[in-house]
Amino acid sequence: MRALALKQGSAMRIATWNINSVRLRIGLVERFLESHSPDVLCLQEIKCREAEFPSAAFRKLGYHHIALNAQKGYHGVATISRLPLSAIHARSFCEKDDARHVSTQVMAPSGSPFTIHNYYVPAGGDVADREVNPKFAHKLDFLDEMASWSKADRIADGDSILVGDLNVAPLQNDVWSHKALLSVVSHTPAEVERLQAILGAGPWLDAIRHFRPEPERLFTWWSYRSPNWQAADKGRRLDHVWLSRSLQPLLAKMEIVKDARSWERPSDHVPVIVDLTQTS
DNA sequence: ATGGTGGTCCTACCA
Repeated sequence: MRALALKQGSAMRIATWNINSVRLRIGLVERFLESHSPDVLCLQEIKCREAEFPSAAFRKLGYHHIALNAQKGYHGVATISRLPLSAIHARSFCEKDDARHVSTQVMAPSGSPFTIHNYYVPAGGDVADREVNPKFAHKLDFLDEMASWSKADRIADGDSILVGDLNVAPLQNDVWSHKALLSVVSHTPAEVERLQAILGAGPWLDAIRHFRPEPERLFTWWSYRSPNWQAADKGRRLDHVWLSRSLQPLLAKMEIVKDARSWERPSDHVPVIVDLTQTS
């Protein structure tokens, strides 16, 4: 019989959040850690070099383990944990040195290690045509490489979690208007097909939709360009938490912390939290 | 409505 992923009766809380500058919003991150108390927080778009990362603020709150893939000014991902991290790997995609991925093993208390992949997928620019927009071509190639790597290295085997800002809203009710956004970058068939290919190749379980299936509308991002974002509610579900099938029995709870979009000087993305609990 | 707002880091680029 295989080992339990978690000690019986114990739990693990994992969160993902595109913070859009961790230095500017360290106060919001502290507020989130104190109010929601995740064991592991995966951040995207930290937008700073490794030496500029506010590690002391995390240590002060009990998060002593930090895995970074950082660069100056753009992109950058960080996995921050109360539990020991090991096997830290940053992978490059499309032969660029963009900081868009870090994977770690998390040592659950008295359990076996989990692997967590933390991703920031390219946004893809404005025009959904790879012939005229190199950023869109890069996004499609990045997703293709994610799929082939997932398959070749069987990254969904074992107890694995894939989170991050994947910059794709795959389902009809992941956007405010399926029809209006079919040709808008983030919801085009070319992107959706690729994201579904990665999901299916795992196979991964979409933890957010496990709890809140379609046709409910679910968003994790609302543009800064909409001054009345709350009333208009023209959001998209760009942030994701996927679990290997081995972890499905542990899936206990999910929360999209929409409240965080109303905090002072907010990120345009909100945190997503998933709780795993070992009951038997 | 081909805008709008908000990051990094100084001039444009990116989301």
